[in-house]
Amino acid sequence: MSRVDLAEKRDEILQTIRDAAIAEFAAHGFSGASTQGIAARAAITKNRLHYYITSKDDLYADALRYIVALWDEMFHGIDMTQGPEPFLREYISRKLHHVLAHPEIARMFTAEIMRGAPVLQGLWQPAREATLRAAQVVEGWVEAGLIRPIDPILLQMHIWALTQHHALHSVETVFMLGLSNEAELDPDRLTEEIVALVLNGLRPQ
Amino acid sequence: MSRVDLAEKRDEILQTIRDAAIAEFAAHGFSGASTQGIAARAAITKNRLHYYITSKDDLYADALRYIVALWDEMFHGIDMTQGPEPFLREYISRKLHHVLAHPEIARMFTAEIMRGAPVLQGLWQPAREATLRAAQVVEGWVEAGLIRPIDPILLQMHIWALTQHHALHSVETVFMLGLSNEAELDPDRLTEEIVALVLNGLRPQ
Amino acid sequence: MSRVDLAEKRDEILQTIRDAAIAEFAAHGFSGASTQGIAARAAITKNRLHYYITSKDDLYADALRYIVALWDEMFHGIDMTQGPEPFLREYISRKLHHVLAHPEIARMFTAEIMRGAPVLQGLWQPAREATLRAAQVVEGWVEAGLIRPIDPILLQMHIWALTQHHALHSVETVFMLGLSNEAELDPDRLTEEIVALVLNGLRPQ
Amino acid sequence: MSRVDLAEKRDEILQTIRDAAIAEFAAHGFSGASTQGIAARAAITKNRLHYYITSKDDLYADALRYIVALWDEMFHGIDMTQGPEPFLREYISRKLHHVLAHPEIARMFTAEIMRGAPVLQGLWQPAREATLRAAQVVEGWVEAGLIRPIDPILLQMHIWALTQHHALHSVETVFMLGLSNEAELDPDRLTEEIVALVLNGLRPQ
DNA sequence: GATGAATGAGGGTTCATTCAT
DNA sequence: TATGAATGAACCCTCATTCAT
Repeated sequence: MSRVDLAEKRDEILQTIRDAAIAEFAAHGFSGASTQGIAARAAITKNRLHYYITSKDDLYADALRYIVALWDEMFHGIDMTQGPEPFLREYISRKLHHVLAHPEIARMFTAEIMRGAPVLQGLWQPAREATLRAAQVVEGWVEAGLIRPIDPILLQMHIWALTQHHALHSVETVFMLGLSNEAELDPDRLTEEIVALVLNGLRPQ
Repeated sequence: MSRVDLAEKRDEILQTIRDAAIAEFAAHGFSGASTQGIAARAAITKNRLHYYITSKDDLYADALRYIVALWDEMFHGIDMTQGPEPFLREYISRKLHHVLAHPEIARMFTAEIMRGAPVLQGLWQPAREATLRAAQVVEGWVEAGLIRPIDPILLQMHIWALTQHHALHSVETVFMLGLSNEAELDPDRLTEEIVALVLNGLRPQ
Repeated sequence: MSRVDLAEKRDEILQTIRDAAIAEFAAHGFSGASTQGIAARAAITKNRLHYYITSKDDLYADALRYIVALWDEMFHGIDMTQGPEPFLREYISRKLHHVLAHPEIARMFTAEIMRGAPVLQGLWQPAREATLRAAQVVEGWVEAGLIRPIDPILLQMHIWALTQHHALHSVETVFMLGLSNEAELDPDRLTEEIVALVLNGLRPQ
Repeated sequence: MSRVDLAEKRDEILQTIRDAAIAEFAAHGFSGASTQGIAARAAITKNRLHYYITSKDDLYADALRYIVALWDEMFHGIDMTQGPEPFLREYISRKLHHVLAHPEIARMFTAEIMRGAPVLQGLWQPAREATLRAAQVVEGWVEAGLIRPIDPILLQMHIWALTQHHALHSVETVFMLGLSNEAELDPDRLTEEIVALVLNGLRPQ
């Protein structure tokens, strides 16, 4: 095999491992996840897994970094200059589509926060800055009378909560709606419901 | 010690153990939690812990049953006959106060759902029935023109999402708001924000 | 079993484990020693061993502390006021008898020093002070004309070398002398040889 | 590259590997040494190391053979016909200079003996014969009245002990003398001390 | 000649649990 | 009621080595 092919194959297996790791960490948390379980999800032996990773800790941190970068990229380039409606519609739609397609990603993220975010703490300063920048735009909307006065940071948290929820609790939603499995959760329908709730919730009185 | 005192003392220690277990399961999930860790949180030895419990699995299931009962009780007796506003205000307030006072309870619950709810599945049929009953009331409000048309089950999920979030992601909220610790999260203020968002979000157009 | 008996039994097994550990560490060094090997020497299972110790590192450090204390005690109370001859005779005799009876102790000690004494370094300040005190006595002998001028610290190192050697290299000595096993190494005869060499070596000219 | 150059390069790397191996075996013993560690000391990859060696066992045995040959060569050609003084001076000086320049060699040798000399046992018959030949010369000196009666084999052991010690325990000597590092151990000064001790120790009375 | 991939064995340690008293 | 002892399984990881290019 040529050097390029080898590198490609290596990247491929590393990707497989990361996906498997995210799924395992999402289901069992950091300490509950086993490298055995990750290997099984990646369909390789535990020995082979340990050939490719340096440690469980590193694999975990790498996966978290990957998730943070992914979400950074997911929201990249949404236009906030056209006012609240198109922005919120686009933002919520993107988040919901992503979260329903890859619920494990959201779950691992929340599991890390639930245990106190020991690893994430070193990674989310940029997220805070983005949140503060978005808050300023929201405050502009308030001043322009486009939406009613509101805490611009809590608003973001709440949108996050509404969308994240459908990844974390999808089995519950499926059960309550009487569906047969998660695949039946329609991201477009959920987007409509949440956009309507939030947009109406922000209407100036 | 009299027989009664002994029974009291036993109940006391069992309560301590359950609290410790919930905290440990919340932080590390089922497989990540260790009986050692639970014993440490309860300030007893591992040997003593195993004297009082039958197994880790049972302790886990007991704790979940306790949580389900707790939430059932928490929402007991809220008056739905006075229309949406007083109901939502009371419901959201109760949930938020409870969740900020005992975030571990919410976290353990979500952790169980995130791993597929293997234990909870056998316990939440009553919750579904309550949800369906509440949905009928909500539909009555819609028909009476008190609120705009909306999916009454998703509405409940979303209220749940908004409140639950502040238990799951409190360290994130604290970080984003620039607070110094979770104790500074004010349940009344959060109640106001969420009630306002939901009530406005439901206003008939 | 009464509490006292239990404590006794515990001390007994801890002693057995320490002896086994010293033998294993002596033969294979710290990293080469295996808890499996230690357990085998102590005639217990690896699981049982790990019930009694906290870690390999701690067991190693404990064993070293034990050795240091043992040697401190071994030389306790030798009279240096009667001049060089009785002192050297007593000192060398004690060291040789001990070292031939427990060569593993000397070997573990030397193995630790050979790898740079990472653990011992924190323990031998008292030994240095004792060495300096002894050096002053030796200098008194020189001034009194009892022995020829000599470096009093190197003298102690060399006596240490001569005696320690018979623990470290006993299999070589046995081979060179054509003996059949270590038991045939006679501590009294070795004492005579070494005392004669050193005493003559110190004679004033 | 020509065939000769290739062979040279191969010898070079084999030498590097052997040096690295001796250092690793000296510090950690046979079982404690890792091929990873040896590769690191030789500044090559573990894969490359295993390309050049057949096994850890063989590498170990080769290194020991090399050491035995080295010491054989080290003492080659010392004149024993001029009586004890020039011989002892030369012998001790050579040994000390070598041992302080390459303490790892002495350490690996002693570590092998300390674990029972399983490999060395097959290699040191020649050393025994040399020892016996030297013993005869010493006995000649005794008969000629040049030195006092003494066990000629133990004498050799003791000289060995005195010199070997400064390789094995150099960190201890450095500590006791209050030096800052091993480089400050002066082989000429140590030679003087030891030669004086031994020569005086052998003086006829 | 050299290097990435892979693997079975074993390393130290923690796990939930049972036993004995 | 309570606690020390003990154990088999599993934990993460490193080991020396072999295979395939």
